[in-house]
This record gives sequence, structure tokens and C-alpha cells, in this order.
Amino acid sequence: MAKPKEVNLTKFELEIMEVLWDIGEASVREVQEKLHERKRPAYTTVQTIFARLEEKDAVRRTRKIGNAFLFEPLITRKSVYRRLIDQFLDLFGGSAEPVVARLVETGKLTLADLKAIEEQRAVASEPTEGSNRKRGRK
Amino acid sequence: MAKPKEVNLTKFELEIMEVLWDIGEASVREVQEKLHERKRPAYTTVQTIFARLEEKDAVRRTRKIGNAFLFEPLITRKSVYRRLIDQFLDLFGGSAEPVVARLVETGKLTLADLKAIEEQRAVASEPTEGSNRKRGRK
DNA sequence: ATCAAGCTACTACGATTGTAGTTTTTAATA
DNA sequence: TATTAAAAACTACAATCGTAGTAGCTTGAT
Repeated sequence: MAKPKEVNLTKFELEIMEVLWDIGEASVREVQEKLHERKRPAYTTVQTIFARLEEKDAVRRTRKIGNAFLFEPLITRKSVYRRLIDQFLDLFGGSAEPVVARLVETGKLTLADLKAIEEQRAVASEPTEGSNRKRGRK
Repeated sequence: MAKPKEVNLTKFELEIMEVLWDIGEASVREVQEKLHERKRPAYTTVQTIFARLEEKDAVRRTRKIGNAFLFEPLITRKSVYRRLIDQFLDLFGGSAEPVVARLVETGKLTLADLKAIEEQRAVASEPTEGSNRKRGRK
């Protein structure tokens, strides 16, 4: 049932999910309008993606407002990210080395960053939960 | 002319390239035999992938031995990895945070690893200021 | 010269994905 | 109630990918 599904999302599906994760529950129209103008696809395209996400049990319809359905996520951002990342690392034989090297090379990862993360983990290691809403930037 | 192409490789194409990068120049048969038995596709499947790699200018025929062609890579492992990684990070809005968090979580990245990499880089680029004492092993 | 084995060249096919059009339903309104 | 605008539902289609079959050419061995 509520078992964390093993869902593979495409890039576009992921973008839709990001919007949905951010606002929790949304109509097709709402999501479509949140997409950046430059790459905003037709309404029906977004509809199609929603249909596929439903098919994959990644979202579900909650209720109907007027004649539009609202959708909500059935999978967490965290679980999707985890899967994406693990699959990606498999490309390199599971070794993180090329990825880390590139992160350092592009300045996206510094010692300070890592320290912060490790400390955070040390502190927050017991209250296991997936209610992680804030997106770290930087 | 020999400009580093922007080549997108699929998982399977990448596996073929890995073999080719390892041995430098190889026939279809050689590559096919190097693939792990469990997931070894038919000879003609590998051939098809080679044709697609040729199409993408990722490999080129060098010479003919008997009636078999030999192929060599036209792109470097490093450039492919870089592209893969950068594209992957784009999925997360270019933020490395989720990836780093996962690496730490799975124990694939520790402070020590990062220190080693950073020092290596510092040394490799320019030995300016003196905050490096330990050198990377590996 | 013949022939088998291996190789190339060509073709095929289903699944997935990005993309959107067409038809039908429904809710709001004139 | 008849009209209409929006959304749903269904359908389509081309590109890419994993996968491999088949036909025909090359070559080394009889």
C-alpha cells in the first residue's frame, strides 16, 4: 500500500512533481502556470504527464473543484531524489569519486558545506522523518 | 574540427565506451566478450550500438583486421563524465545539496575524502599559501 | 573452386518520452 | 433551458533506445 514505490521519473515528470511538492495539492492549470514561461508546454501536455504520473502511482486525485481535479503527490521528494542519485551513481560503478571531483571542480562542494551537512546529520539522526520541505540553495 | 562534441550517451552506450576507453581500440567481438556475462547482449546488439556511437561521433573505425573493423573512442571519459554529472545536477536546479547529502548518508563521502580531493586540487593548481600538510593517498 | 564461419549492413519492433491535437463532458451562465 | 468555456479523456505521432533477426559479403581452409 503506502509502501515507497520504486518510481522512475523523467525530467519533465520531475519538474511537475517539484511544483506539486511545493504547493502540496494543485490542479493541472496551476502547475502549468507555475512552469517557467520559456519552456511552458501546452496545457494538454501537462495533462498527459499527470496521467502518466497517475499511472505510475506518483500522484493521485484528491477532489474536484468546478470541473477540475486536484492532485497530490503520493511519493516524497526525498525518496525520489534518493532513487535518482543512487541510480546515477551506478553509472559510475557506484563510485562517487567522479561526481565528487566534479563538484569540487565547479566549486559546488567545499569543506564547509560538507562539515555543515555532517553536523546536521549528527544532530538530527534520531527523529527519522520525511517532512523536509525547505530547499537548500547555494 | 576535433572539438569536444556534446554527446549524450545512454547507459548501454556508456558501458561500451567504458570498455573501449579501457582497451583503447577494439572490435565489436572483443567488446561484447568483455561485458559481464549476465547482461551480455547479442553480438548484433553490440554492433547496433557501435553504429549509433559512430553516428554520434563518439567512436570511429580505425582499420580492418580480417573482415572485422576496429574502433577507437573519439571522446574522452572525462568529458563524458563531466557532461553526465552537470546534466544530472541540473535536475536539482544545479544544487549539489541533495546529492552531497545522499553521498554522506550512504557513507560514500566523508570529510577525509573531501579534504584529500581539495588538497590534491590545491597542489595541482598552484602551491600558493601554506595550509596543506597531508597529501592524498589513493 | 567451394564452403563454413564470422562479419557487416540493413531492417524491425515494442516501450518510453515529449509533445499536442480532437472529441466529449461538465459546470456556470445568459 | 440552451450556450459556452474549460477541463477531461482519448488519440496520435515522431524520436530514442534496447534488443535482435536476416541477408549477403569476406576470408581462410579444404
